Amino acid sequence: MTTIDEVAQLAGVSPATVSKVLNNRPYVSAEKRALIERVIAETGFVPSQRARGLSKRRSYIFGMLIPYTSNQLFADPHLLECIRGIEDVANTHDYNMLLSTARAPAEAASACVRLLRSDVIDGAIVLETIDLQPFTEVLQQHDAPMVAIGYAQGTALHAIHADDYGGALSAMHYLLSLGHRRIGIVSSVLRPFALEERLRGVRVALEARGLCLNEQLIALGDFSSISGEAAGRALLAQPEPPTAIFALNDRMAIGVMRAARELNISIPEQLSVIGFDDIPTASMATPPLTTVRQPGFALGDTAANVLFALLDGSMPPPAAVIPTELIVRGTTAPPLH
Amino acid sequence: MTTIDEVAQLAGVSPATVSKVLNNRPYVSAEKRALIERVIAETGFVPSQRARGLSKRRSYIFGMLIPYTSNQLFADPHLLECIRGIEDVANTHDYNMLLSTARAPAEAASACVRLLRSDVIDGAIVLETIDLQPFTEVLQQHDAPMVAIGYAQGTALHAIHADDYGGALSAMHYLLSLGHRRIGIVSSVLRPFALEERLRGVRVALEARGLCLNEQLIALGDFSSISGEAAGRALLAQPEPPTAIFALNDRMAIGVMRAARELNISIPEQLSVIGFDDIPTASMATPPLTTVRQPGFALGDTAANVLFALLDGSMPPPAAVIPTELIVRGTTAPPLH
DNA sequence: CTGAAAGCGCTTACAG
DNA sequence: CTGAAAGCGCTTACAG
Repeated sequence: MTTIDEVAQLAGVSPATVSKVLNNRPYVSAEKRALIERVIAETGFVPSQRARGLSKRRSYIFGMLIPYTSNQLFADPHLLECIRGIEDVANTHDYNMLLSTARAPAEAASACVRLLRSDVIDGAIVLETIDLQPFTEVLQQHDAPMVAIGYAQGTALHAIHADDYGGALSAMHYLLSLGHRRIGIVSSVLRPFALEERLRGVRVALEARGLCLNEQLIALGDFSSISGEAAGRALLAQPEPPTAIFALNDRMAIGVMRAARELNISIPEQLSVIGFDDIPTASMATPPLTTVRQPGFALGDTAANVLFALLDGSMPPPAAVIPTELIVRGTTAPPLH
Repeated sequence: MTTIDEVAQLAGVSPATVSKVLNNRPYVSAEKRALIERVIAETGFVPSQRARGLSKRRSYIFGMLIPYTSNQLFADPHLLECIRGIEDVANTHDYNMLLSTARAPAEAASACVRLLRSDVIDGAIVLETIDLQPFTEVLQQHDAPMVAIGYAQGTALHAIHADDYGGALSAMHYLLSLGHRRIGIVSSVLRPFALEERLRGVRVALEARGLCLNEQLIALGDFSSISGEAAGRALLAQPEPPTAIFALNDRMAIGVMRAARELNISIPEQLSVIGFDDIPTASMATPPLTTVRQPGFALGDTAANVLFALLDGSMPPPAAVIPTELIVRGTTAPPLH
């Protein structure tokens, strides 16, 4: 491996001068700069990050922390988009991503502390799959730049999340404007904060019409399509079944569609269905699923930008909300009368 | 942040001695060792990896390279298991995992070169989503430890893969032993080498019975369940439909099951179905899917062990094959006569 | 504009 | 068993 000293020797200059062109700083004569650049190109020299990091007190690596208590969440195609968004920004900043997938939140937090203390990472993005409370201590001990993708309630983490509330609100507004009044909701037993927000959107939309959320019309799943199918069957088996079902994620919505098909209930004529997320499968379903799009890429992109702002010492806004969007496709129509 | 010098000062010894206990090496008196250990515990000192790496010429980080040309593959729950297997071993060796997800294989390879040259990683595990050819050059330039999860045909990479051939063979043996003779195959347009191997298993099993692979009974999908559904419909709509269908991955097998249900063909009475992978959804389907289990965790675990063997300078076996296993569940039965 | 020197925080022979 | 010294490969003031 070529070192900066070798490059300096070949170019007949001091390593300090080479360092200047490496970090493109001024005060280097045009000729020397050109010469050095040629030598660098010829030798294919790339500065050693660990040596560089030792003097700059940076590792140029950040951690991506994913406490994967639930495989379900990791299986979400949404996450991939999010990671892509993060990576894109990271590349721009010449940063690399360390992946750490601890089991429990406490483990994740202590792993994070180790990574920070041992200078392996300069900061971290934490995916809120569950409780982020343990990370509060991490932040107190180290004032390391950290941002959460999620709500990060009760922590001092910078939080980035999608507009779950607004998305649910517009989905319900749409169903109500189509004329639906008996709207079934497929919620979940596990209630991450994002889900609470979606439920809040549901309630507010109903209240705006003087309606309230009928407990009878709520069925519980676990985010999987199988559980959505069971929930759909339960809702549709009622004496007075809903004319529309809003499933709080796409996989469950797809399960609802399967339940309807088995019961020979046609969509959207006899039943409207709306999901949440806009996973790739949503647009490929028959009929294509009307859903609330959650922009995974934008989430990752924004989170990464906040992280790098913190790393640069600038102070980003404390919380960012990424807009969601209702995508009307083929599973929604006015109710039969 | 505490440094080794501070610890040394507090313990009244030289940094060299602290270094010895840090790397638990001999020639330190019991009392000094105890004293130093106490100081370390009190201060919560953790040695800086970048400083350590600078003298040891190691980063204690390896790359996990995922050229994600196809989202489909990344969406595979299988991959998560694999990563878990890798991480488990990495933790044991005090190594961390850098995640790099380039778009094209050539990009992935050049990203890998940069990471290697800049001392960011000591080696890498490459996921074979597509062509690994570009990595051959990487290996030639740097003799860095690299292992591929896949077949890595025509490269010098150490390759780890599941026994796709054997798995397909046993699935077909099983169907044939049940008495099936018209067996439909759901293959794919895209044909990674793993799929070729599964097809080879299919052919060999048939030939052993004096049968051959009837082109009429092959339908093509793209690994998704939607495509499996279409493929299933196509196969079952034939004048003389198959009595069993072997889908070359689970998601397509689940699609086949949906197609059968819509056509009112009961499983396993009128149609047997076998998948490949054993993703979580497989056992939750109704009826639960008979499939060939591909042990993701073992794949990751083995790949990581090979990588660390290479890093330690020992020479691991050039290729490892992870056994697959036929899991008989509820979708297979003898054909009606 | 240029370079000598010190320093980042460890480890590794080498004397003692 | 113990520690002084040099070195890993960069960067950063500081003189010139």
